[in-house]
Amino acid sequence: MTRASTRKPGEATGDDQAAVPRRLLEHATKLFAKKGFDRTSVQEIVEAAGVTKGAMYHYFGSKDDLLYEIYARVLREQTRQLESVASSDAPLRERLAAAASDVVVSSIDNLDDNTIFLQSMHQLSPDKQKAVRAERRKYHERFRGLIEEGQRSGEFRTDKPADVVVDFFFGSVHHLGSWYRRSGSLTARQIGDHYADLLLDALRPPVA
Amino acid sequence: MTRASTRKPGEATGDDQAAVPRRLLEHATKLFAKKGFDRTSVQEIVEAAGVTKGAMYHYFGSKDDLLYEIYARVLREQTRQLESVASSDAPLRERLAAAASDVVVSSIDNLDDNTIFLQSMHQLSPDKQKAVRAERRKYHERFRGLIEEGQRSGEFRTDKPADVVVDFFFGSVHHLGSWYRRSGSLTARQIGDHYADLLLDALRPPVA
DNA sequence: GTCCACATACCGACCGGTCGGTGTCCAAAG
DNA sequence: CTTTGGACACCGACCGGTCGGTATGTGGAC
Repeated sequence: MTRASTRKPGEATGDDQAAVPRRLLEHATKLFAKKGFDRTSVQEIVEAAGVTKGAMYHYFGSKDDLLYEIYARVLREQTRQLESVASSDAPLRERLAAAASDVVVSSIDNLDDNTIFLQSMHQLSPDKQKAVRAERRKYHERFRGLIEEGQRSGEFRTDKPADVVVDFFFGSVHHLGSWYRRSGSLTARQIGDHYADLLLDALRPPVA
Repeated sequence: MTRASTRKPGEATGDDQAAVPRRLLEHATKLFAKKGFDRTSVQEIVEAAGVTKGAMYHYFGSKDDLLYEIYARVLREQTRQLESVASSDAPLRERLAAAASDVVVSSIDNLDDNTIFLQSMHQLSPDKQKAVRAERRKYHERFRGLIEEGQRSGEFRTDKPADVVVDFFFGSVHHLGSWYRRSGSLTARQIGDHYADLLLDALRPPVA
């Protein structure tokens, strides 16, 4: 038996035949987002993915590892995206607007990851939590750099600390998952542009 | 023996003699905020409060009930505060600024409750979750009413839907707990005023 | 044979909730 | 004043069930 026999272990060969680690991550993400990390048992994950516990513990060291991998993937992607937008040669305001709008769109596109990030971060082991925080911090600092650039050039107000503005904005972004519904009347890009506008306009120097 | 004998059952008589339900709520709040709802066992709570499981299940129907009571208390207080500010006879911009700043200050004053709200809401039973959402919704609608009032009068921009602005702002507020530290250099009121300024300025009509 | 990629059976820890008691207080009866 | 009875506020041992993790088996590729 076993038709699709000659395949490399980490490679997809069909539809439900995708690599086991990928399937595990995928179903774990959905379940964590829906029920929360602690309320999702390893048993449920492996059943959803169509494998057994043995398979999971073959690829991942622990349930925590699964969560960590989900985080790491999202963080890498967002950081990559920000870097590419921020370092273009467009005018500052456009770069910031694009970065802001993009992070909203990608957060909506991956609402599950976003929800998990929000709710389950503190359930990671302390050292893994530290790693995530460090990565997150780098991201925020890059974003903050854009704001500070505008403050130095006089395009943005200077009476608001840049880090307060960053936390203000990303608070909004992280909370998208708690209210945005795909059935709503606004597309992800529309929300993103609204958010970017609100941020940019909040940054205009006062009493213009 | 038993010196302090004649006291009503729900009343404090001294320092560590505070009413048992109050002590339970208090320590449960701290523990839920620190370790999360699911990771805090009933045993831990009752030990911290210096009572036994029997006592807890005498006053609360379940562990869920404990969480629900914590929510309900915070919601009642915030709604009361908003109502009093919003219905004063001050100019609209002042009322909105006060409401915004106040909710930030009270969120920082009760960071634990805020953290719990953020992380553990989805762990409530569906019906209790529904009750909380309904109350929360009323709060948001009241706040949104202020923004819509300003849009009608021409004080605020009309190119941004009021509910998007509300979600934008409360995202920031709910996320205070994930970055604000009392050891930081800004007081709660300073953050509140910054946030209120950012909101009000984001609402200015464009191309002023 | 032996290595890899899983499968299966199982373990010990722990957890929310229960339930049969127990001590204290108060009010009415005697 | 004493007794009685029962409501109230707890106590804490215990239970059924679940969970993360592990140890061992197994079957195909080389």
